[in-house]
Parts: sequence; structure tokens; C-alpha cells
Amino acid sequence: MAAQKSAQPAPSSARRSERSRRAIYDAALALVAEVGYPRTTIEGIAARAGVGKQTIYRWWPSKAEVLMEAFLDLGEQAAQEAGQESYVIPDTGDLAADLKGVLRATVDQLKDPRFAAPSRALAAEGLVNEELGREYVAKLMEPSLQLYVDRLRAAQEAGEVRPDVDPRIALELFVSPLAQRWLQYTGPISYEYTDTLVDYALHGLAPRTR
Amino acid sequence: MAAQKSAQPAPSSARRSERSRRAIYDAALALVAEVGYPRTTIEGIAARAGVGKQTIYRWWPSKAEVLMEAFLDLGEQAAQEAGQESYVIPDTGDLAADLKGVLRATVDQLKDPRFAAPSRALAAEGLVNEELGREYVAKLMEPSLQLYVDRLRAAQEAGEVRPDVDPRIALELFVSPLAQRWLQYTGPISYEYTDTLVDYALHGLAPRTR
Amino acid sequence: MAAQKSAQPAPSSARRSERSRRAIYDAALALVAEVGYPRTTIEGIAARAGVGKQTIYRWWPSKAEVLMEAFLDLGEQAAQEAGQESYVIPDTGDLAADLKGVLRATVDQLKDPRFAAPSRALAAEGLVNEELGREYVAKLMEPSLQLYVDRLRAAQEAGEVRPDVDPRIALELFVSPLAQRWLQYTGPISYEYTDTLVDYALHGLAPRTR
Amino acid sequence: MAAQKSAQPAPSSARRSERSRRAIYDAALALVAEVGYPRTTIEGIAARAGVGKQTIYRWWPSKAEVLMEAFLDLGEQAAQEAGQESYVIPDTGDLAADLKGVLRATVDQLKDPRFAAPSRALAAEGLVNEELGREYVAKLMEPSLQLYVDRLRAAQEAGEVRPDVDPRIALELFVSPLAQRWLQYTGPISYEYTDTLVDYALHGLAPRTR
DNA sequence: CATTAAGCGAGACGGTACGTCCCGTCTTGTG
DNA sequence: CACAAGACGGGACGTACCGTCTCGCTTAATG
Repeated sequence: MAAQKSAQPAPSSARRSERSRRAIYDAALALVAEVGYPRTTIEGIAARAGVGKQTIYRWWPSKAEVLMEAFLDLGEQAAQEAGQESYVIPDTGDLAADLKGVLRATVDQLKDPRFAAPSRALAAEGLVNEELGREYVAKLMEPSLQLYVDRLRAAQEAGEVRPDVDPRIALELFVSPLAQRWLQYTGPISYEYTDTLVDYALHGLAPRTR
Repeated sequence: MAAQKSAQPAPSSARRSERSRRAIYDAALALVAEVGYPRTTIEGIAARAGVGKQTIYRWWPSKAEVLMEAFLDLGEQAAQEAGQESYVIPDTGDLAADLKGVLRATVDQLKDPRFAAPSRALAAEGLVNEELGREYVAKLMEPSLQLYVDRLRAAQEAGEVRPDVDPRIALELFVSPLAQRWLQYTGPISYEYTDTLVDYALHGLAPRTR
Repeated sequence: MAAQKSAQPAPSSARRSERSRRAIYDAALALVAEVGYPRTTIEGIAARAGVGKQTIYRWWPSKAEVLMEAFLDLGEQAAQEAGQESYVIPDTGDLAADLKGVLRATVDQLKDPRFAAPSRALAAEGLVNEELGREYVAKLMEPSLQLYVDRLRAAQEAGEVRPDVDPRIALELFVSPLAQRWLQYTGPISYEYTDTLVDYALHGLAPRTR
Repeated sequence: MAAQKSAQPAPSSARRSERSRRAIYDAALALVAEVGYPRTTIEGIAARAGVGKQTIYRWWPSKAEVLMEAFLDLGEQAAQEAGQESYVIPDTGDLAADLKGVLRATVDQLKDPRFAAPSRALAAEGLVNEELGREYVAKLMEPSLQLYVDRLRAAQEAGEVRPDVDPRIALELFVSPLAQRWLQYTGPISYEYTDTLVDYALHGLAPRTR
């Protein structure tokens, strides 16, 4: 198997118990879903996973990091099950339709509590802990955002988007509003809403000069 | 602006110590700025304010609420000092310019640590505690967002914005991206960036059909 | 009531909970008797007493000190119940008989597990922790030893003991052997044994020169 | 004196590493001397000895047993270096002088921290752990006590001690006081003190009838 | 204008979780 | 197969705060 993720923790080892790691991931995700992030404790995770606390402290510096890895692992698993397709936004030639499709899928995902609970918890922790926040962005958000950049660049080549537009900024016009509504409860989210965002973003608020 | 004090907890009383309330606000804001929100404790606030713990528990249900009120109070004070002007977005007839101006002011504010630290802390708490999140939105965000709605409606009447556009959604095209970059460290924020957001939002990403 | 024992601990307070103190004493003595000193934990005492751990740590520096006070308190209670008589060794004019009587009572006490278990535990801790050891001697042993000194001095005045003998050393001839047999399992203890000790000590091992 | 190695745990083996055993003894004794018995841990001994923990657990059932063997080994070494003389109390015909001499040597030994620290630690453990206590007595004390028994019996035959005296009890008159003062800090120990003990024990506290 | 009841500071209390230290067992190469 | 290395499940440590609960004391409103 490729890519031994690891990285930050420390002690290093091939003798690490795969069994424990999995149990800890499962316990962490289950607890966050059941009792919420703040009431999820390392002690609770350890107890539920049938693991000594030290086994958690040995490999992760904080419960946020445990949850981050658990969530990443969840994503990898889900991706593997689904087959590795769709690491790309479809390009049917109709940018608006393609974006609306992806955003609708995102809406579905945001409403799935399996993803929503840990994701929101990590985002919250990231607001207040800059290092974790940057890790969250890099590991959980950037990969997806990059897909939008790619699709927008293709659209530019196809003449569907003005060439002087910076795709990294452009994508925020429809991604950020959705993110904010979801994270901060500033409004309801729906297919209609995201469709509208795409339309507004592509054609602007100002009247078309003709 | 009206009195707004007390609110939910309310054991009732005019005998409440104004002195203590102020001291608690000051201590809470200072601690959040100095050691960060998670390491700010009610015990710490009480000690720093020279106040018994019970005096805090008597009037607020949680440290988040203490900080919320402290922050609102800070805003009121700041507003009072600055004179109450500018509870409205200027209307010079040039929508783009007006929006860019307000967003530039917002950028400045987001970079002022006096506002940034508690604001970010409250936002974080709000992600994970829905009730507080909604309170945060209602008390801290809605008033400002409403100003954008008003300005956009005026622009619609002036023909600067298409009449079928929903202003509540429209404003998110430039407000949410800024909010997300600031909250989640997804990118740097600058005048140039917010100017670009306004341009993209008003004129769209797609080429003007002519 | 005189002599508020207190002393070392620290925070001071009249608001201290008498109820908790008693419960802690009872729990400590019960646990030492039931599971032995090394398996008695502060956590266990707190749980059994229905008390927070901090309530123990607030008033005592170690489990040894808890047990010491609990044991002293037990002694005081026992003394009070028994009426305060006998804080003195009887003086019937027959030194040998008087000493044998007291030592027989001591043998009984050493075989009473209520006293023996904590006493042995404290002695053990005292061996390895000099400060506690000295406290043990001063609080638990010296008062009793002084009674022997007094009786021996009276015997000197009565001509039953040579005037040049140092009573503080003399008493060790019969007290220390008993203590050592009990503490270190170097031999069985019985009335016959202590009687013999007194005889040997008073008349010496060497033949009487006549 | 013979080889004496292994003993009760015995997984069997001639392949046992002599090197490790020595290193463990040294580490155990050093740690007890440096940080005290309670803060000496098996993990610490293993680390200091450059040995795996399992190597300790394989051969000894507890840290007390490790220390016991280490200490016995130390004694054997010391004896070997000193030449094997003096496994007996001298008999010059003057019992008092002979006993005083041996006790003075004992005083010296009790003041040598190389012996005192582990010896005291083992004694303490023995108070609370009866099995170990009996082992301590059998291995560390009985051999020496037997020497006194032998010398006293010789004295009885020479008419220096009354024939009806039980030597096993008699020796306690001067040995136990010294032991108690040393173990429990009940008083200072010195040549003068032990000389006095011998005099009191031999001639008794009561006046000589003439 | 005294009385009195609330708010107040202080901080002890029963708890929960923290992050650490060791325990004694186990697993994984190495010589 | 004993060994070093050290991960593992577990238990207890001593600490930090939680939110509740008295204690006097101050202080404002009322009878």
C-alpha cells in the first residue's frame, strides 16, 4: 500500500497497532456524532476504543488531530469504495450546469451527518487554532478547491469565462457563500440556492449591457 | 441606541453591580486577547476581574455568553466614541465604489486584533453550538448584512443591479469570500482582493455578450 | 476543645467540611484494613468517602499524611470513649509487675488489626520518608515512651533501678525488642515473651555476683 | 561462598546474560541511593542498565526482589574483598568487650549510605509485604543474629551468662534498640550508645543485690 | 431611618478530564 | 531463544476548571 500518511506525530514505528488505530478512528467519529465535539474527550475515545489513553497521546498531539486523521481516513475509505472516479469536475461544455451539479452534490454531503458533524467540529477548532486551521484547509479543502480551479481554467480556454479572471478568486463567489451558510447558520442551503449562486456569479449582478 | 442590558439570565435586580459587570467585560476581552479563547476560563475571568465566580454564573450561562456581551458592549462603546454616523452604506450613485469602500473598512477591522480575537472566538464557538451560532449571526452579523441589502435595493431602483436579483443572496458573493478567507485562513485578504470580489460579483465571470 | 491539631496543610478555613474530613478518615482506615496500604489510593479514598480528589489534596500532602491524621483521630476517639484514665503507667511499687502489665496490653493492641494495619503502614512509610518518620515518632510513639521514662524515674527514686541508668535508653531494652518482632516478623510475640524481656532487662544477663 | 544465582522465578537457562544481571544490580542500587526507593522504578532500572524491561520481569517478580538480590550480591562482594574472616564474633573471654566491638562495627555500617539506603528500603517494603519481610529477615538478618546466639552460648558455657537465659531473646536487648533507633529515627546512634546498651543488658537495670 | 434581603468577594465542595508516569504483558527483530 | 526496544491496555497520579454551595459583608430599597 502506498503513502504511509503519518508525518507529524513522532515516535515512529512499524510496530504500531493497526487494530488500535482503526478503533480510535471509529470511536472518535462515533462520539463526535453522538455527543458532539466539545463533549468528546480523549478519555472517552480511549474507553470506547478499548485502548489506553497513552496510545492516543503517543500518536496524536490533541483530540483535534485525532479527529482530523479519522476524518481523512473516512474520506479515503469512502473514495476507495466509490471507485476513484470523480476526482475531477465533469466538463460537459456547459460550465453552469457542471458547477450546479457539483454544488448540489456538496449540498447533499453537507446534510449527511456522517460528514457534517466532524467537519464542522474541525472547522470550529481551526478557527481558534491557526495551525490546525491551515492543516484543515490544506488537507480537507484545497484538494476540492483545486478541482474548481481546473474546471474554470478549462472554461477560460473554451471562452466561457473571461480570460483575465483569477479562477482561485472566482470559485469563491459560489463556494464561500455556501460554506458560510452551512458553517454559520446564516441561511438555509438548497439546490435552488446553489443554482442561484452559480447564475449570479457567472452573469453578475449588474444588468447586461447590450 | 437603547439599553439592551441583562436579557435571558435575569435573577432580576437593579442592585446589580455595574462595577463588576465592567470589570468582567474587561477581563474577558483581555484574557481572550492574551491567552486565546480556549485557555480563557471563567475562573480566570473572575480572578482577573476581582469578582466571585458566582457573580458570573448569576448573570451569564456560559463563558461564550460573557464574551458575546463583552464584545457587543465593546462595539457599542466604539460606536459611541466614533459618533453614530455610518450605520449605513454611503450611496454616491456608484455602487461598485461604495461597496469597495465598505469592504476596505471591513478589511481594516478584521486586521485589528481588538476585534479579531473575540470575534473569531465567538464564531468558533458558534460553529459547534448552534444556539450561540444563531445568536452570533443575529446580533453581530445581521445588522451589518442588512446595510448591504438596503444599499443593493437602492441600486436596483437606480438600475445598477438587475431587478430579479435577491439582494440577500447577492451580498454573499462578496461578503462570504472575505469572511471565509479571514475565518479559515483560505487566503490572504487585502484591498485589492475585495475590490476584485466586487468587480467579479457585479459583472460576472462570463464574457459580456455583445 | 483545645489544640486544633491542623498545622502543616495550608489553606486555612473555618468553612472546611467536617463531614468530608470524617468520611475521608473512615475511608482511609477502612481501605488500609481491607486492601492494604500500597493498594490504598487517594482516588480510592476519595471515591469511598464520596468526596472529590481535590478535597483530599487541598488538606493533605500525601496519602501517608491522610492516614496519619486518620489514625491519630482514631486514637483520640478511642481515648475519649475509654475515659482519659491510664495516661500513665501504674505504680504499685513493683516495677517488674507494672511493666509486664503495660507490655501485655501493648501485645493485645498489636494484635488488634484495627490498630495494627494502619500503624504498620505508617511505620513502613516512615522508614523511607524521614520527615514522615520523625512525625510518626513524635506523634505516635514519643507520648507512650515518655510514660516509661516517668515510671522508670519513679522506680529510681524508690531504689528499684540504679540511679545512674538513663531511663530513655533503659526502656528500649524491653520496648524495642517487642517493636522489632512485631514490625519485622523476627519472632512471635506473647505475654511470656514480654515478661521475659522485663526480667532480663531488670536483672541482666550476667550471673548475679554475690 | 557458593554461586547462589537465579532462585525462585526460574524460566531456566544457562544462556542468561551475566552482563545484564550485573548491570541491573548496579542500576538498582544506584537509583535507590540517588532518588530513593519509591522513585526507583523498574522502567528506570532497565533504562539505566541498558536492558529491556522484559529481562527484569523474566528473572525477578518485583522491584523489591531485584533490590534484595542486588543487595545480597553487594554483601557477598564486600565479604569477598574483605577476606572471609569475621563470619563469627570474636571470643576474647570478655563478653562485654566482644559485643561492644561488633556493635560498633554495626554502627559504622549503618552509617555507610551504600548499605543504609537499600537496607532501609527493603526493610520498609518488608513491613508491609509479609512474605518479603520474612525473606528479608531470613536472608539478611538471621545469619548475623545467629552469630550472637553462638557467642552468647559460649558465654553461658564460660559462666559469663546465666544458664537459664534464652540467647535468642537475650540478643534482642542490645540489637533491637539499635535497630529501632536506626530504622525509625527514635534516637541518635553512637559507640557510646551501643556500649551503654551492652552494659545495661548484661548487668540489668536493678541494683545489684549484695 | 433602621431593617432586611439581595448581590457581592471568597473559596470549599463533588466532580470530570487532563496529560503523565509506570505497571506488567506483548510483539518484533537481532545475535 | 535470551535479549534491546518499546507499543500496548490499564490504573493512578496531581492539576485545572467546572458549576454549585455556603459563608460573612456591604449596600440599596422598603416598611
